[in-house]
Amino acid sequence: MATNPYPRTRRGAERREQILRAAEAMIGTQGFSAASIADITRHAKTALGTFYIYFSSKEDVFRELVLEMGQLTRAMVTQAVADAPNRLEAERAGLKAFLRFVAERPSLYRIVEEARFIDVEAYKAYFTTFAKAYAAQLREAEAAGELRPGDAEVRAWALMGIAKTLGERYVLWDETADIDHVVNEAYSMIRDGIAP
Amino acid sequence: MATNPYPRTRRGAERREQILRAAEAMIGTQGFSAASIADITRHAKTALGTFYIYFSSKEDVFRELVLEMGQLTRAMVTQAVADAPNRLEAERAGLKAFLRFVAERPSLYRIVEEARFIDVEAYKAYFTTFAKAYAAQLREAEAAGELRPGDAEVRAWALMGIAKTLGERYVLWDETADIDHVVNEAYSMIRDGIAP
DNA sequence: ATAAAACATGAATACTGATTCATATTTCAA
DNA sequence: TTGAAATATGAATCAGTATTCATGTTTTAT
Repeated sequence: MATNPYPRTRRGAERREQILRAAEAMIGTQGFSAASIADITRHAKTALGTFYIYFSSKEDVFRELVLEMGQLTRAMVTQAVADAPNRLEAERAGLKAFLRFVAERPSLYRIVEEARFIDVEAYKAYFTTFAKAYAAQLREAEAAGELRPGDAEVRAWALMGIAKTLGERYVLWDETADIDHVVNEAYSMIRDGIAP
Repeated sequence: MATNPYPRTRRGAERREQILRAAEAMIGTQGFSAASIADITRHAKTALGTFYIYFSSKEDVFRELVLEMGQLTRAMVTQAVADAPNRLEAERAGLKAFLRFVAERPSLYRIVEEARFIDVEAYKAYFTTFAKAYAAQLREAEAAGELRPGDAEVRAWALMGIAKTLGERYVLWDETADIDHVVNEAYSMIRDGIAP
């Protein structure tokens, strides 16, 4: 159930990584149940049994992928937002970066969403961790007078909901969508609302 | 693969409905793969084989549940929004009604979300159908001067994203959340944005 | 160089659960 | 009332695949 000890040799580390990437590709495209361990090891060019040297179960790799996605997403957004001049611009930059990320790693994105049905704890942790940091940022910005007062937590979840759904609709489903346009429209709504 | 012909007798119609409700309960709580046909028929108090008189596969009941959820959601929101004095109030009423609905039928809600991994077409149809109607409403309201001009389609998806995510966070995950507060905060953001 | 520790292999195991089917029972139109 | 059509039953079939394991091979520390 728990992750196996980390490999001691260079070869081991490489194999583990190969298998992890193969799992990302297979589970990310076919889904958790459709992707078999055999698929994964075939794609990783290793023997079936090798899988169990590095992971103790299918759920185990899956969990690791969700964790990985969490780190990647947070690092990426933090970076993308780093030099925004203010919170509103940070919102625009963050949304844009997120949509780009979904375009680059659609498999990882799908895996996080499927986590809801495979490993709820990992799923909740992913979003809750993100939401906490997000809400804290919003609170700071509000204190600095950069935002209209409001419940930072509710806002954080609402904003994550926008990003998730736009990512699914305009990135995963639609190869040809004009991402900049989508970002601008969403940003305008986030900034000023829809009231006339 | 296709749905079996509709039952010809009263008894048949009742059995079918029993099985459908049992499938909702089992799949909605345990998830698609964890819920077995045996679970479903046990819960419906019928024999295992009876399932296949009314449905041709597990995917088949699942698809029907997604369709059903689509009809229910649309009917419910339409009704809830019917006598709002203007579009902005309709937004508030729609969001509130949706969250209530999630609280009442958490299983159906979970099923729709899982459809993404079981029957993508049904999943896309659910949201696309909803989004089309939603965007049309927004366009009308904009034409009537009730909304600031903007891309109605992007707005519709963004607003659905807010509803989905708040439903998950504050209804499914949190028994004690103050729904009215959440609705008010989200509504305020939707109406006026977060800019100071 | 060499033995212990790591790692690699894939056939065999073990189990789950969807779907089928031959055999009753119930319903309903004529 | 009656027999053809519908419906009900659950044991048996059948397929898929996660996980284990006994047997090699490679790496590393000394």
